[in-house]
Amino acid sequence: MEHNNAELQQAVKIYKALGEPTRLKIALLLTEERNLCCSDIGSKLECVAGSTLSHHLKQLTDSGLLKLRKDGTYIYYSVNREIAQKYAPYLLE
Amino acid sequence: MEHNNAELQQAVKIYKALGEPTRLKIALLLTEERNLCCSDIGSKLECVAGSTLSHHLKQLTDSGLLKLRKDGTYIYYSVNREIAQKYAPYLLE
DNA sequence: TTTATATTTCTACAAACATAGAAATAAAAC
DNA sequence: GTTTTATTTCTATGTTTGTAGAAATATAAA
Repeated sequence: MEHNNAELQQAVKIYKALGEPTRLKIALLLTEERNLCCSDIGSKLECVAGSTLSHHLKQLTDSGLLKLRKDGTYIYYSVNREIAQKYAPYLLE
Repeated sequence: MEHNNAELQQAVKIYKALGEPTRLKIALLLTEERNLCCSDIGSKLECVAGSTLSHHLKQLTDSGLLKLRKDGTYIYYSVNREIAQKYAPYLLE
């Protein structure tokens, strides 16, 4: 009922991020298994170039759906479960 | 965990449908108010051509997120609340 | 049967997007 | 310091998408 414009824009970002097969797979992967880095994900989802993966991870992160933790050269990604619960609990099933 | 391929494809369709501002507004509108027809929606969301609206409603319907009921020349749309609950409870808030 | 209304399909086009190779950046290992 | 590994940014390209006008379809009203 009280969906203000800012919230609506975030919702669009989140759903746009999830509305693409590769990104949805990434989100599901990161729901099952926390703290995967870019190259971990790359080896689980075969046939995706690193640059493409980076691009997708950026979109997912910018939407607020993913959290990240840097450790040296690595960046570990996890799903923000509060956001997932609110917008896409399907991920958590 | 047990997200088979068919379910994953439906999820992509639903999220793709919601990941666009006009369509998300339509979905929110139809969650608040049931049984609106194409032209009702058109008058609430100004500046959208009928053909564009039809295009968006088709995508939302094809994803399974909207139900429709035909009555003469009119087609009344509503949100499928089970689907919304599962994939995007944000709509129902 | 003609006219009006509701919706869809056809057509076209500019904008956005997914993709990946190459170059750049950054940090660790040697 | 050099090399290796992880990730991002740049660049380019083919594809998909949102948009709306015009024509088509379908039903209701006059």
